[in-house]
Amino acid sequence: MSSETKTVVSLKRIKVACGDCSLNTLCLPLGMASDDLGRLDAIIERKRPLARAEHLYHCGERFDAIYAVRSGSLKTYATSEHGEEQILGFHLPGELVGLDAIADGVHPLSAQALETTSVCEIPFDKLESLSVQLPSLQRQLLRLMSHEIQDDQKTMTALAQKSAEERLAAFLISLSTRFRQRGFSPTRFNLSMSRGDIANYLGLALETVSRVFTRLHNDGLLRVERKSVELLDQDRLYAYAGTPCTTASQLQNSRHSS
Amino acid sequence: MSSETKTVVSLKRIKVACGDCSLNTLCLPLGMASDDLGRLDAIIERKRPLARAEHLYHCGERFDAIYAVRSGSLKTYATSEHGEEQILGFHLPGELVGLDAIADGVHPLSAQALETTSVCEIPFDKLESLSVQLPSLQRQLLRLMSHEIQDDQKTMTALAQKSAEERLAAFLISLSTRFRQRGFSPTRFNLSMSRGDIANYLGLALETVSRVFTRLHNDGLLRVERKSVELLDQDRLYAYAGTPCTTASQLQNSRHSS
DNA sequence: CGCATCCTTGAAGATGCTCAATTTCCGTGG
DNA sequence: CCACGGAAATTGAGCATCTTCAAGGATGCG
Repeated sequence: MSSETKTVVSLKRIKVACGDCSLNTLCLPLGMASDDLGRLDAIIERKRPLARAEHLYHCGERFDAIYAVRSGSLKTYATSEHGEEQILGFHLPGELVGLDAIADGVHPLSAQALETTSVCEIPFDKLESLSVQLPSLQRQLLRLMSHEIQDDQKTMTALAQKSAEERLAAFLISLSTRFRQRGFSPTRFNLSMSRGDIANYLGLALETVSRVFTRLHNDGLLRVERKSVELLDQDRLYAYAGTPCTTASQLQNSRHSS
Repeated sequence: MSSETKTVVSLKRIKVACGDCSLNTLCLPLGMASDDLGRLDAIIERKRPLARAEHLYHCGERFDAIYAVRSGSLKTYATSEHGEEQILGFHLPGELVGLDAIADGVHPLSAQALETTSVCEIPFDKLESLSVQLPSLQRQLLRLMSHEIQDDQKTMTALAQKSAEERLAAFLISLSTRFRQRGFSPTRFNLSMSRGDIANYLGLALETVSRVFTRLHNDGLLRVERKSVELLDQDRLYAYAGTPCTTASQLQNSRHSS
């Protein structure tokens, strides 16, 4: 039962079992016993990679699966009646997309690859029946959905009360944190999305994002050159962002005006 | 087995069984068989009503239950390190609050009553074990969480790309729609939140909200006097809002620039 | 009846947007 | 390999929307 053999087979089929996937501490498998993992594995389909700009699904299409990003990255966006797009999320390896479609059985957003990207397809009907059998799977699914709600709440807060500088700083911190969790450098990374995408997501004009990048660069907070970013002063960047985004840390000191 | 008797008993105990609750087509019970409903009922605790400004929970507190609003209304808000609050949602009867706390077991937000408000408390550990036994309950829980993600996405879109007029119009339409679903008038209702709350939620200054109300009033779109609102021209209000908020309707015509 | 809170209205000022020109980059084809 | 063309990014100047500051009016509760 050499894991060597397994790996070879996996690569051949463009398949990596959840148990062997480096993302299984972030993704759906978190907290599952290894025998249960096999049952999850069995319902997951690994699809051929998407090319840059290719769509995973379009809004309006019927929902029948959620997807976990395996490598690369995606953006999800809504399209208004006038054809303007609104980007609502960027998705890195280990993150799920499509959870917003469970409610109506129809995708409210489109999902598009920002670079060559591979995903795991998880048919929702099977996931649903499996998770009544595997409480740990149900729990992790609920956790991940709850986490997405939290993320959206942070984005809403940024949009509602932060300045352009603060929004961009918070965005970079969010990326940095997520890269760290995935074993990548939290200080040096590449932006897979364009300035326009960042601007759209942050509710700013493209030119503003460009200017703020330059300003942060000149202030010595980061080195940015085209897609490549290096964060030079995390502490000061956090200060810029207004609120530290390290999740639960600031939630402890709860003070309220009743 | 008169339902009369049941009702009397219920009122006496300040208890209305889910099966008798007018909100059961919106709330967690949706889609459940009546024998299953009893099991859900059994784990739910009806608490004494909250007075205006009273908190249901504070951010930072341990999470052990989600809540369904039975009557009245709540706001949920985050508190930044500097003590500024950011309102992230207003919650009407039939809506769940606390779903964002599942991920970490700690409430990331505080929940406060906007008026006299009663809620059903649903202990999460019991809900979790029950929903592995009742697939229809699991399904509805997932649906409601998915729906919350969708709502947040709409709010993010409004914050990112709408003007002050459009945001307020969209906000009123959202309230109108939700009141209709609950059997209240969609055209005449009372705002349980202050101008300041609305402004905070919409990412605007209090004064801006006040001015926009006056402008919409003068344009003949609505009649507003203090807390009381009457929508006079829904169609034109929709036009103001930029995007119709009638959920899935505009999602059909999916056009995309690949 | 009076105080406190909430709301309204006005004027000045700032942040970020639009329009426009230029530069840089990258892929394509010669 | 280099040249070319288009897309993406940068930079500047003027302008609009919304915010801030300030004062005044309405409402409701003691």
